[in-house]
This record gives sequence, structure tokens and C-alpha cells, in this order.
Amino acid sequence: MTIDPGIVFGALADDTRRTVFVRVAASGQATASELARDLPVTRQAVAKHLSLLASAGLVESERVGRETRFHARGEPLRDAIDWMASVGARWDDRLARLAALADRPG
Amino acid sequence: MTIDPGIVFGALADDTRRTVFVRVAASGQATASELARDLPVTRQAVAKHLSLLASAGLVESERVGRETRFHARGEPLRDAIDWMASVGARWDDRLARLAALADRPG
DNA sequence: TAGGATTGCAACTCCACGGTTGCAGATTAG
DNA sequence: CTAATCTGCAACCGTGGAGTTGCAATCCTA
Repeated sequence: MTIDPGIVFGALADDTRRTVFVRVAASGQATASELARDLPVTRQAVAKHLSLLASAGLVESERVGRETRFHARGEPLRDAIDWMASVGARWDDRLARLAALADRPG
Repeated sequence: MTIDPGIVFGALADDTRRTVFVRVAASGQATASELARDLPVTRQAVAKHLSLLASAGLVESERVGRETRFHARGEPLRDAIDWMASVGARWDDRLARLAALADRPG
């Protein structure tokens, strides 16, 4: 099931949420509480961001004991890139080249 | 001047606005009134979307007589793709390959 | 010059979003 | 067993965004 591009773009539109996503990606594994310690927002705010990122497919959760660990996923990023490249390919040569590379699966 | 990725993602998050952008890109040139004729929203709504797309650098306006014609730009798309690919390159091989291609200018 | 077309600005409504606080349920540690 | 953690749910608030209507200004055309 491929996710609507708008959901992914919306998920990446917010600064805090983008930071959360980058840190999850960088650390491989992270919980809402861990992330909230280094951010200027509440643990619940981070949890909401992670929930929205999950509904966009950008993140996956796994319950381990009393904590919920999150890890990043690349497929929605690739889908969003595909969309952008295919739209821009009509008049932008560099995007056309990216579209050609992005289209071939594997 | 490179535009903040969040602005671009936000601009592409809305369905109607994404449709407007695609139609501007496909037709090469378009005005708010022309676009509104084929869309289920008002001319003013389309104008707002175009204004926001312009502030994200995704579109440029040119006044011709009594009408304002818009055309699409690719640079913000490339910037957004760069951001996505570089973030995902750490754990996703396909995104790493895209990042390698997107990084080399020209 | 009068009229139709095109645009821009302003005010208004509605609601989704980011953030907070408070609390209750589960789970680990001492 | 008890206390400290970690999580999730619900209610609430303020702001901004998407959309509308109405109106004034500008520009082409007959």
C-alpha cells in the first residue's frame, strides 16, 4: 500500500516533527521520552509527532517491555521523491534524470 | 537563497495546492482564473495557493496586461529531494544512491 | 467612453494542528 | 511489596490555514 504524498509532505512540514524524524533516523532506535529530553517540547508532544509520522509510514513502532521504540522507514521518502521528480521532469532536466533513476525499482 | 525545506513541504502538503502546482507545471503558463475554472474552489482560493507556492519558490509570477501568469520552478523540488535523500541515505541504500546523484551539481 | 474581464485586498467562518496539563494503567527496579 | 518509570488517553487553549463573500482598482475591447 502506497501512502498519499500529501500525508508525507504534511508530516515533514513541521520543524519539530522533522527534527524528531531526523533524530530517530540518526539514532536508529529511540523512544518518545528519550527524544523529549533533548527537545524544547513535552514528551506528549513528541509522542503525537511520532504518531503522525507513523501514520505517514515514515516511522515504525515496536513495544519492548514498558517502552515503545521507534525506527525510521525509507519507502515514503522514496515515494515522495518519485512524485516530485516525475512532476518536475517535464521542464527540469536534473529532475528528469532523478526521475529516471528513481523509477527503476530495486 | 535556498528555501527552508519545511516551507516547501508545507506548500505541497495540501491536495488542492498540489493540484494547482501540477497544472501550472503541465500547462507551462496559467493564471488563477484559468485554473479556477477547472477546480472546485474559488478564484481567490487558487490565488492564495499560488501566492503560497510563490513564497515557497515553487512558482513565479509575471504580470502581462491585466492578467498575472504563473510558471513552475524546479529548484525547491531539488532542494527538498536533496534533504530527503541525505536524511534517508544513512539507512536506505536506494536513497543513498539518489543522494549521490542529487548532490553532484549541474 | 462604457462595459466586461481580471486582479488584489479585507473581513469573516470553520476546523485542524501544535502544544500543554492531568491522570490512570502497565512495567521494571530496589 | 513499593516506588519509580514509561506510556497512552482525554480535555483544553491559541493560532494559523483553507475557503468563502464582497468590493474597489485596473485593464482590454467594442
